Amino acid sequence: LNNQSENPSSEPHKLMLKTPLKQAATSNSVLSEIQNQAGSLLTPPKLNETSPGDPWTPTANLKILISAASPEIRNREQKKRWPDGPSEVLEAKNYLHVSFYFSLTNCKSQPSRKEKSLGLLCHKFLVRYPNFPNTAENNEICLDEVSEELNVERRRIYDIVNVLESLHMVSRLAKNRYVWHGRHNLNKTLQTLKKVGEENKYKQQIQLIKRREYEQEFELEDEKTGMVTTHTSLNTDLCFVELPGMEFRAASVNSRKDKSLRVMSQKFVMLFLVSTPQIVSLEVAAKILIGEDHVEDLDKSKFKTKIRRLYDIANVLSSLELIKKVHVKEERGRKPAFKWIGPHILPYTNPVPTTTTIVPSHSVECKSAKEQCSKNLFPSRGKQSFTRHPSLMKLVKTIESDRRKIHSAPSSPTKKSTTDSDPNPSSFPSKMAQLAAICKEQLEEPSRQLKKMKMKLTQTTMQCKLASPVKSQAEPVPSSSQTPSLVEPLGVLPVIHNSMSPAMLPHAYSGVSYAVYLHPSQGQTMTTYSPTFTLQCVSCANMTGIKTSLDANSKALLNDAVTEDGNFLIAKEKEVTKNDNISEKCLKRSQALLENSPIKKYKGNEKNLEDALVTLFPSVYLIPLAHCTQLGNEAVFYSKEKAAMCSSEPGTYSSSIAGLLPVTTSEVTAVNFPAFHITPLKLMVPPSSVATVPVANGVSFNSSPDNPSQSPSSSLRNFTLQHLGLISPGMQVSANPILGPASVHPETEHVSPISENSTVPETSEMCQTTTENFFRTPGGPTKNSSLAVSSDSKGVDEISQGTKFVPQRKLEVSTEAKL
DNA sequence: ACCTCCCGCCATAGG
DNA sequence: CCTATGGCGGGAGGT
Repeated sequence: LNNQSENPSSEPHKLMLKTPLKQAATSNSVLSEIQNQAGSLLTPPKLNETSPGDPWTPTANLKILISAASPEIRNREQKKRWPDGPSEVLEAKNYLHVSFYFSLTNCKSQPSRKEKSLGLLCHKFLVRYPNFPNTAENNEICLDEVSEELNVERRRIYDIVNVLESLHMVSRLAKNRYVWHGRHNLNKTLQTLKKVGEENKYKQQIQLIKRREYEQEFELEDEKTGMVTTHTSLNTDLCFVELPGMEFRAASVNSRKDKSLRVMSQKFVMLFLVSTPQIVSLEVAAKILIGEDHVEDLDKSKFKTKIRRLYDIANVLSSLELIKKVHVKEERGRKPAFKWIGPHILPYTNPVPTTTTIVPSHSVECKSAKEQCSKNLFPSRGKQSFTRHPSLMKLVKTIESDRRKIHSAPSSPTKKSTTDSDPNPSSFPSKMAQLAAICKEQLEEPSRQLKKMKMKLTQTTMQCKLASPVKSQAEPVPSSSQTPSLVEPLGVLPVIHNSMSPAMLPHAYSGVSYAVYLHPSQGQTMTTYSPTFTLQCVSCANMTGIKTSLDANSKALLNDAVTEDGNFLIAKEKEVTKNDNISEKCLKRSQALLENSPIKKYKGNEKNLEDALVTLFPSVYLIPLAHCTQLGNEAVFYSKEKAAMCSSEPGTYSSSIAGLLPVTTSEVTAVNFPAFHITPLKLMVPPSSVATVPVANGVSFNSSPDNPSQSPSSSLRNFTLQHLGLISPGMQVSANPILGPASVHPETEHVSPISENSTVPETSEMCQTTTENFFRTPGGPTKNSSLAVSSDSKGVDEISQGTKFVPQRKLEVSTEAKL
């Protein structure tokens, strides 16, 4: 292991030579410029500390002295290094003196751990590059230089760069060389991540996890629901999400398929973007990221490692000012968590190519699209080689063409460059959607334990209340006004997304196409795409899941896709040729599966619908093709079915909810599945389904496009809920004595409703309805701190978000500082 | 005593 | 084989 720490003598210097040299060698000058902290000072300390076991730091010294560590060794070490070191260092010929000098003189100089934190390092790194670099210039980053200048080991730089890369703030050019993009792509990236996060039902996963925890706390007894219940997680194995323009540059040298840190980073960000109170606890994040259907025995070590990584990532994200640390209080005590303080992301702005010409440069676009697709298809695992599947390409093309047609229309999205967005959050909180999702989530629960029910119901109620009719659209953002984005057209119809079965992917609204990727472990992959619908067939036994999305417009494609799928079910990857006939087979097969599948069982007992769902769709991953075809998707999207499904709001994001919402049992079993059986290829949501879930409908309606205020009042919701029998009349108000009326379950998730309000951008305030007022702090508008979280020690609260309302009751979240 | 998370060993990918 | 990357987890600083 590392003997270095304990044994300064022998090994150490070996080690020392290694790193120290690199670091020491670095030029201080640059450093000083960048960081005022202590350029020169810094260096020396480093040297000191370099000696592994025996730091020259005051404390270390003390220890050393006490322990009577051999000084000669240290000196030796220093000698070795110093020669290489900076000139100033050389000056001090007497190493011993020097060492003393530093240790004594600059107490502060000693790089306390904090000073060496990745966050700080990242900050230094960021200082070197502008947020919005002139694209004309070449903003290359040489890792060597950076590490030297920042005086850190390379390894650390990789950590930073990897995260930045995950946000597409940099992209790799070649070995040792990266290009700095700054925040030009940030919004677009975040949008994409959000979308993907939604598609992955991260929100639901989070809730699932929380619920589980909760359950565990209370009763261990309830493991009942069948084994199925618990652990299956939706978790999917995502691969690195790329942006449309970025892949090119990076592509050439794309190394490791793996990119775990990158992927983790993206997932982590997704969690924020998807969760309603944009607060994510490390614990939850780790679980989700670990993702597998681990059977509750979270590998301790694995978990710990994940946490470590998350801290690393969090530090970088913090430096980017995208998140900040907070603590969420729970029964157990506080838990470390992070809150998103970055820009709000719109659901889906049509990603118009930021590239110079708007014109559909066919060739270019297509190419990019393809590229993208293929890239996305690569599972991180790498084993399955899916690489450019012909069908995919085809699909892409088709989509493209469709899109073109559609886009040509006047309504086509204006080119709003997402790139610029960074500074101001143009986004709108799509509260409605989220609320709806939450409500639904909550609703499904009821059948379960009473306890939970209670809690949940309470929450639900609250949430419902909270749900403001706000129409996200209010947003002043020019772009929005101009271009409603794809969704808009669709948005015309009242939304029914609720009706969508869980199987359906949320993304429909987004109008994004996807490639479906099954986790290798699950079985085979398949690919399909369709903005519209996704059908998932799963054999529970195998846990094999398939998602198929159907696109009315691109049937042909679908068929092809299906064809492949047909085999995939049984089989393995293969590049099957396509037969249209196969699709049918597939269908049948899927039907058969369904019949046997647990779903049926679930019908009987309404419990755990969610679980069932989860089970059904273990780990399927959809890769959005949207980027590829920036515009295209919409076209597809517009089929009637979609329209029906999608929420109407143009700018709004409401529709996104749909996917997120867990469907109630009855709904799923009764309505959705049947539908699937019938026509996989052309699935349409039966209108009736809507009726089935009144609550959901209510929610969705709220989202109605133009009128924020229209949404049903909370009372209405409650009413509805009550009628449904999901909640008892009294439930709505505080279930939780401690928290008070609004009180929510301590867990973060519960908090969410509130925070939502807080999160709302000012612009939208007008939209905010009375419900919000409810939450408002008596004091009046103030900074918005999420309920759950208290602001940083600095007390700085979100400036960035600028929410005006403070939640009345706070969940107890304390700032880290406090704690 | 737990929370953070730095450090750097060492396996891999890439060349 | 050598270098660039980066997974990983020990264990130490912080609170």
